[in-house]
Amino acid sequence: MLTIGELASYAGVTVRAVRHYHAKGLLPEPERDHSGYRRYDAGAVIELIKIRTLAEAGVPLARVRELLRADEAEFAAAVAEIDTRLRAEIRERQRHRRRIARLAAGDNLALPREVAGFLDRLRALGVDERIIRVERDGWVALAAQAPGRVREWVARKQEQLAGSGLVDFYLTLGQALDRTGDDPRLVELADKLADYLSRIAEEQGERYVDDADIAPPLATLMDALAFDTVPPARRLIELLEQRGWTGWTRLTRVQPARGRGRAAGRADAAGPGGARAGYPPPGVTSPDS
Amino acid sequence: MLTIGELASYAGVTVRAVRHYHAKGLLPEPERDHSGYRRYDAGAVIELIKIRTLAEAGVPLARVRELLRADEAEFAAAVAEIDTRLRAEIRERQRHRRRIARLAAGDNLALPREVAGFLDRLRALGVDERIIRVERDGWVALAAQAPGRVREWVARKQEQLAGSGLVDFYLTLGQALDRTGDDPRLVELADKLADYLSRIAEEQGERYVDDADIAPPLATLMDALAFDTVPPARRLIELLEQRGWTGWTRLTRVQPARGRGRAAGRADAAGPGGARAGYPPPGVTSPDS
DNA sequence: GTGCAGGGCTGCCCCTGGGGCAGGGTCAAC
DNA sequence: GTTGACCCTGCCCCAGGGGCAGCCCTGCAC
Repeated sequence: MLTIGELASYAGVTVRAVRHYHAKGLLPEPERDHSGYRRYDAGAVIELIKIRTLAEAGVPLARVRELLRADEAEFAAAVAEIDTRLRAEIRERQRHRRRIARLAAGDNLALPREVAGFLDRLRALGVDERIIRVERDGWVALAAQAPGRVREWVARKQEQLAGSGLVDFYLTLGQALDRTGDDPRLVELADKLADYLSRIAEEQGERYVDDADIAPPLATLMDALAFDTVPPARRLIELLEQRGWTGWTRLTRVQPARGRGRAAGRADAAGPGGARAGYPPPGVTSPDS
Repeated sequence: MLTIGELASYAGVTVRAVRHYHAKGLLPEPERDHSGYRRYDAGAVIELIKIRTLAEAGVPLARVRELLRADEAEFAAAVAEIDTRLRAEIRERQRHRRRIARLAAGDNLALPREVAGFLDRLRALGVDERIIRVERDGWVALAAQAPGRVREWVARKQEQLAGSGLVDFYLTLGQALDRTGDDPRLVELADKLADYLSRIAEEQGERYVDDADIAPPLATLMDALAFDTVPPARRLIELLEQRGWTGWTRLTRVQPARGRGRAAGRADAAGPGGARAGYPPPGVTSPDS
């Protein structure tokens, strides 16, 4: 008769594992001797080796129990299923490898390469670093919602950057950020921004300014991101709202509000401003879906 | 301000996961509102997306915490390490796939193919099914201890089967199993077995009969396996011992014991008999190692 | 007969990455 | 005021054991 330690060493497993298999019902509990020790017959070694063999082939213990008692056909079916699972696990890890390779290659932890390129270009053009941070965070959120469309949106943004005076917009905006609430030059800058928006809206159509069909909740989030990073933007928003533009992530024409004409909506959702002349374009999947 | 559900859906993770990340210290716990709800600012979305990005790339959560605060070099080193781990996991699963493929191909749950072939050959030669069961269990135990040598041992056994009258030995043994303790024909069979052993020992040398340097504890185990499966073998052992052979798995010459000349040793370790004329040959790794 | 080492016993907590549920509080809309 | 959707905490669960505590038991040496 064997002790648990002898059994384990014959079968090439740990004592702990043997007890575990007892607990899982894979290996029947043997008789105990007068002092409570488990005593095994030689056949237990064979059983245990079978269990080890299956376990080492990647069979989950729960299935080992079935397989030990399965007939030919059941066994074949189970093995096929386990192989399918193993293949899936391999594919998953291969996907993981590709992803971390991309992270290592410079994807700034959630930022696709194209976006990084776009941000680099803004930086090269002299756009204020705070604005770039806001842009980056916005793109991160956007990419998380609709990763498949980022490339297309970035391309469009790059195009705008090349053609439509968007650079001036960003530069003007950057200057505005350093004006305090009472600086008369802030008003001047707000005029300039409003002029720019109106001109673009006229040239390209209103949709060009607000063509990003970003789901409203996402736009709200991105507004909040911007305000948290660049608090002075709030004042700018008020000034722009008096000049006929509301929203920040998404810019929309409104009736110029003279006094305190805050639009309805929750929290910081509304209020004019304008870093992104409509974050890229279309079809963001709603975060509710 | 966002609720935990909004945060989770913006970042594309479950609420449960967000709480888990709090518990793990990956994401700082935010302020609570008057009723105890967590309230997040927009920046938390960005943080959470970073966490998700790393987690989806197969980075263990414990390392995500470090990586979020790592500089370029640390990040690269960590990524390299993670990639190494992923590759190892892939290789492990590929090994698993090969193993279960072999199981499905007929390896009788721990029996290498060569052994199965050997057993089939015994069966074809008309060897008693009980002996085949004993053989099989012995090989299972043996293969578990020294899988790399099984092929070589089987080849040797096959060779003996072809040349040295081993077949007769097995057949004689099979007949012996059905004789009860008092059957005179059992004595006759014992004589025949002893003659065979002596002849082989003379022709091939003593080592050929007991050339399996199976570690003694393993031999003991295999003896026990045999006696459990085929109890009548015990009587045969006694008769053989009177004729100068002791052991079962490993056969050794002894002084013929006339009366009750039991050899010393624990339990069922000793006692003559002889299914395997020395289980194959050499170098079994001790189960104690 | 006594001491010591090396087992064996049970039971509990730990790891990953959360899932699921219970039992209760809260919020917003109808 | 009620309903349904959220939110809270806390607990148990999955695989495959590892590790430790606290205790008992055995075998061997002296």
